[in-house]
Amino acid sequence: MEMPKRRSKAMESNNTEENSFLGNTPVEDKTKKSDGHDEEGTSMEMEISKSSSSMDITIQGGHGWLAEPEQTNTLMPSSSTGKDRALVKHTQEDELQSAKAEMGEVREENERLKLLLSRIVRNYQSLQMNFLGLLQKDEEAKKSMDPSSSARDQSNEQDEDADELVSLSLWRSSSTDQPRKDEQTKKNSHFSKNGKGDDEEGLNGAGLALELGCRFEPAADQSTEVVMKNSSSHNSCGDPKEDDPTEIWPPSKTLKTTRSGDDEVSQQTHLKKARVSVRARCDAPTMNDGCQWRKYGQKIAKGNPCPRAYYRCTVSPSCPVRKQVQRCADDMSILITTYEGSHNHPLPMSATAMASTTSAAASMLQSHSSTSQQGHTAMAPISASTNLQGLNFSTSTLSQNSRLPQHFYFPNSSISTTNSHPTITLDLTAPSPSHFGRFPAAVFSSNPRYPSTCLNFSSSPSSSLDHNNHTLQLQAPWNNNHTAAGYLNYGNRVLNQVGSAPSMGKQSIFQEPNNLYQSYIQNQKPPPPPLPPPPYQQLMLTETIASATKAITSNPKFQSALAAALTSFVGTNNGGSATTGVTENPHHHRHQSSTSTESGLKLKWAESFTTNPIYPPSPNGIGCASSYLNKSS
DNA sequence: CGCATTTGACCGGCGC
DNA sequence: GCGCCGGTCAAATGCG
Repeated sequence: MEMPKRRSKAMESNNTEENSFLGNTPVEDKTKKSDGHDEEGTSMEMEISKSSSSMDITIQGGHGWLAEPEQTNTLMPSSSTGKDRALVKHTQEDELQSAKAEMGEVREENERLKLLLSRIVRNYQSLQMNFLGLLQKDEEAKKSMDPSSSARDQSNEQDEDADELVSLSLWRSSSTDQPRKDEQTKKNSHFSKNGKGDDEEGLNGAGLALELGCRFEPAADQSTEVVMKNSSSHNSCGDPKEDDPTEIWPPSKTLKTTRSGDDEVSQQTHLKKARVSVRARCDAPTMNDGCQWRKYGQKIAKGNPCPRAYYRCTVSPSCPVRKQVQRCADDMSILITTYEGSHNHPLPMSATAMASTTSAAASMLQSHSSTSQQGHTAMAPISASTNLQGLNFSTSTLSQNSRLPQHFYFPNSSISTTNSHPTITLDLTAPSPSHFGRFPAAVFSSNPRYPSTCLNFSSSPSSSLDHNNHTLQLQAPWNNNHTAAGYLNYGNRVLNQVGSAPSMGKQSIFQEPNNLYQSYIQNQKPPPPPLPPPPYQQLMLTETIASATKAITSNPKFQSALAAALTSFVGTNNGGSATTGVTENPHHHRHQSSTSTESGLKLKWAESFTTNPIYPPSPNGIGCASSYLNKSS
């Protein structure tokens, strides 16, 4: 009885937050208006609002001009003199003239827009055709494939696969124990310094490196113009409507307690149970993945003295995503976060990295399960349609183990199917041996029949596009320390956001897995001071984008992998603050957030989305280092 | 007072 | 059928 109430409230807040996050409300409004005035009444939902906004305004002005004379006319009868009448008439004519002139301009503008629109539509259609063609092609190939030759083909596929790899990998930088010890001391000093210790603390421990790496060697015969089905910018924040087939959540329990009108949920039943477990060193109660979570339960799981906490995503009341957080029994510095489901709502920038990672991993699992048991190869492709949080990794095939133009590999990962929950575990506790273009043999200890995979968000010290080996390397603009082999280091306290920290400094923050962990953490030293973002980062960012754009345009296959990473690096969505955040130092972030708060809006979520000033001012000063996933980081 | 967390109760799945 | 276990619910609690 109480939950619905909370949910509705959460919804309100959420809506507010979404709007705030997207920061495009005004534009949308204008778009609507312009649609109404559009002579052609185009039905295409293309994003031309920015261009049309000016037109909109002009048109409205025109209406105003046209309307006034009429009013004047109605008053005319009251005028008695012919002079006045002539004067008014003259004035009216002038106004009409100017109105007509404006109308003409508007028409021209409209024509241009129509042209642009038609061009976009054409491009879209051609791309769609290519995509469908590829799908068909693969299907035919699959059908024609002789069972007896399947083995051979499989090996061939492997070779082919090797030709073209888009790898995404997420791992923790090598800054492990030593830094962690430093960080504790650091935190303490920090807290004593500003009494808040909000944004700095958490990231330290994580020191995660989130990188995007693409390697790709197009086959000669490849006509593959793999097109992202919906790679438009707005996708970066995951349009709910575009919830992809990788939606996996609906737990059995959810079905049981089906809430009104959850048709979508029921549709997703067949995809349930896929889980992505992330192991990472984190001092905080939970990993800050950029999303907003609400704790709804806690249990002592068998075989682990540390309680397992259950969280649900509260960004959207209907979001099916759950996560379980538990400390590793063997090493309490390791936080095991298990994600289930895909978000059905736009995500804050900071959450896209993890969401993309888990989504990709989940997709891989699903693809694997659906495609089955033939994954004997060391590397099997992930589902061709991997939605990285609104970014469709649409490739030429769906549910095929073969001939996928894109393959994803998860380093230090393992897959298990225990508990009827296919689970992929990403172990971020150890530095990944992989580097760009080199894909380590992934670890699949639990189940050899599953192929190794590797999700590799790698980033090199500098943005570059190697045309020889087609390796795209991106650098985080703010990553000037070149540590961790130059990988994008999300772990540096550059941004600490409250995000998922559910405890928010409340109650027993360490009551969960952390109470036991507390003693452990006390021995940790503080991490080295954060390196402020370089002043030239904006430029770097631009260059990075340029490189990425070049890569994307030169070969669409980069799109999917890049989209996720870029989304993480840059504020590609409308999150203005997030975007700004990339170029700002942590202090600016704090300022921004506080500013938004001052605006009178009660945006708790917003605060967490934009980076958080309020990172759990946990009494112990222990924040989550996991903000490494905070993209705005 | 509103909201998030806590925590015991409850439920369903699963194995024996 | 029973008990264990994982997972969820929802009233109680506590914080700001």
